Amino acid sequence: MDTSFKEKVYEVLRTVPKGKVVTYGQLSKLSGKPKAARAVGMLMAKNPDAPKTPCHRVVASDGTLHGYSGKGGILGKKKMLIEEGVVFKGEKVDLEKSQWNV
DNA sequence: AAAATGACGGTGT
DNA sequence: TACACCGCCATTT
Repeated sequence: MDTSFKEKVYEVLRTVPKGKVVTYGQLSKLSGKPKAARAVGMLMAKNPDAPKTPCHRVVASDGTLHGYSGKGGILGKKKMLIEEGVVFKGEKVDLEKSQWNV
C-alpha cells in the first residue's frame, strides 16, 4: 500500500459514519492538505473503491452536492444520503446536523 | 517531464 | 441569490 495523498483521503473517508457527510475541504485537511479540496474531488471522480469508499458522503463546503460518478448522478447521491439519515435543507445538506464531527 | 484536468473554496460583481 | 474569476492542489494524459 502506498502512502499517497489519495490513499489518505480514502482512508479518512472510510471512517465517515453512515448518516453523516464530510466536505471536500475537511477531507483534504484531515489528509494533510488543507487546500487540496480540488484534488480530493478528482479522487472521488476516479473513485477506484466505489463500494468500499462512501464517496457519496462527500459534499461541498456549504452542503451543496456537486457531482457523482455513480448511477443517478447528483440526484441518486442526494437520495442515497437521505436514505442513510442525512438531513437535507432544500437542495443542500444540513451541515449543522449532518456534517461529520471530527 | 510538462501541460491539462476537475465532484473545490473563497471572493467579487 | 446567481454567475464569474482567481487561487490551490494532486491526479491523469
